[in-house]
Amino acid sequence: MSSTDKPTNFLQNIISEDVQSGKTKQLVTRFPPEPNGYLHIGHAKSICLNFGLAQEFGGTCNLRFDDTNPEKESQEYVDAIQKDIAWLGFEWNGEAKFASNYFGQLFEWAQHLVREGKAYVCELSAEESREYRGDFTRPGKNSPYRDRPAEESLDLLDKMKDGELAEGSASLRAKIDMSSGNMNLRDPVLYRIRHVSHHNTGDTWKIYPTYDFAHGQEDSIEGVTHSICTLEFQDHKPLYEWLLESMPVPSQPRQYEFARLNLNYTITSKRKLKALVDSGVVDGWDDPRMPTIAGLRRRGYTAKAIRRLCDMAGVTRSDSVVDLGMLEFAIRDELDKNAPRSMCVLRPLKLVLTNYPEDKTEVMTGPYHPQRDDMGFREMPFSRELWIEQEDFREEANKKFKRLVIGKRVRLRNAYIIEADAAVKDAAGNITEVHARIIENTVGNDPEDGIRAKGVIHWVDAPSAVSCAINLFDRLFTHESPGSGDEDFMEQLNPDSLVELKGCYSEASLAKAEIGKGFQFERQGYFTRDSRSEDLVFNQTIGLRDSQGKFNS
RNA sequence: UGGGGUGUAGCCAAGCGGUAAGGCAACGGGUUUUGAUCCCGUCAUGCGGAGGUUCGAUCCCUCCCACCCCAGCCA
Repeated sequence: MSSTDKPTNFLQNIISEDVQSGKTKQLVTRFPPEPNGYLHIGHAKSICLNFGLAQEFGGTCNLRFDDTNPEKESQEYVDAIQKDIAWLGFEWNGEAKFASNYFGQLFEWAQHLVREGKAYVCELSAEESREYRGDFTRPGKNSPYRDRPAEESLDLLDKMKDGELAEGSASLRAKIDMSSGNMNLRDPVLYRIRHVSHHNTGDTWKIYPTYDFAHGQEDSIEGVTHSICTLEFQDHKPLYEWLLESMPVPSQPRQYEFARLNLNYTITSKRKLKALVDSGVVDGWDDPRMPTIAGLRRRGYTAKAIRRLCDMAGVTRSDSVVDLGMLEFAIRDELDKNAPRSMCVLRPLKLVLTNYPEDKTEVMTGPYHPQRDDMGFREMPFSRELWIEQEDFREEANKKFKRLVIGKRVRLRNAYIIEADAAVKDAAGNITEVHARIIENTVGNDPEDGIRAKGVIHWVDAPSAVSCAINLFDRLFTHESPGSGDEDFMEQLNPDSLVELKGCYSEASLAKAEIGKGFQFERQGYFTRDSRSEDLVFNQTIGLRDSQGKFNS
């Protein structure tokens, strides 16, 4: 390996060895979301990992919905998840798969387990079985139903399936070891009764398999070779293997665990994200402040940048919290290279060029990208009245303020250098207008008198400006680790996470901005057109890096 | 407390007995009609701690410490 090669992660190493030794003929992975919410940035890591590994080793990756709990699942989520994965740039093998399509096979295997004396129907209530389970310090006690005849369990299992037994009145449990230090091995529940209709199977089932009973068997049915999940399932691995070894399954997948992606100032818990949506704190699962794939997309993040973040963060087994700055770097880096430039004034202040004829209009040209001629040039009308940014003008300022000041010069981006003369104020003393003069012959040239401008500001021609609205975003939470400790994440919301600006003015060229494209508004940041608004509304993806403390000067 | 796992810079993360990669952030400097980009430079005598083995230890051994996960008929 040369020093410039990217080091491989532990999963790549494991798979590589399995392939070389012939243990793995063809790699098969899977991404197994439960359709109980939208996908978020944390899922993106798992998606990149599973699909990425399949690509790298010439294998395949299945999309399989782990839909074993009908109460929380819905078709809306199934659809959204597929859209997001495709948008991220990945293609699953064949049709999307569903755990629910394997319910028949799973049930037969459950019967097999009972016949083998490895599972039984338990009629303890939920509360009773909690008591029987014991805790970390005390071993559990065997259920009084543990040694009932297999025939009896089989009969009860049928009744459970046929809806003859009430919810909670019975469950199918594996017969393993009630004294195990691993709580998952204390006769885990395999099937529970739920008289609820399922988004895929409707009312045909009255019982549903638990995650533990379903997952490994689904992997086996699909021929998954490497079943990659997050760290919290480490304790389930012995059970995963016990089940696979106890039933006549077609293949033996292996489970491997990695550390999930955590981002500071961000929540990656579907339960909590759903609470934000349900409470109306955000606009929906795709609110641009949400760390969901849909939210990031609406915010203007690209699939490539998200993949880049996952790549930068790496894959390990140690818990970690990635700095949000890394995600911001990923999107800025991509947009800087690819986003066409334009000008937009967020908080307008009228600028009147007193020495510029009222009836005159020139056409200025500016590059779409300062380093990429291939992107071409755009034209901007220029006339006597322009809009500039309120914060770009001060009546007086120190030398660090590199913008417009009375008596000083500044360059209008892609146009003239101007010199300010006066501020017009209303009765309350607010500045309503600035008067300035252009310095002749300074478009594309330095002034002939040698007095150069100290800075550059953006502008928009007033008569041809297009009115628009802009949404500025900040992190949703004020706390680095929302909801940690005894805190309630709902009380750590950032009140300024959304600033809605109306009456902004953009270059005319932006009127037909395409949804899904990223633009740089020079000196402001990157923006994208909102996908849900009829009017011209831009969402701020991310601001420009600001090394000089722009607002302190 | 029983079981499982993890500790390398502010944040990620390589390293697999031969003398601490890389990225993000930060900080200097240069270029610049975006306070952007770009370019150059700085940033762990140190690898959770203490012992031990060895010519040599982030890596091997022992003990200790810290943090994370598990007591759903959630996944």
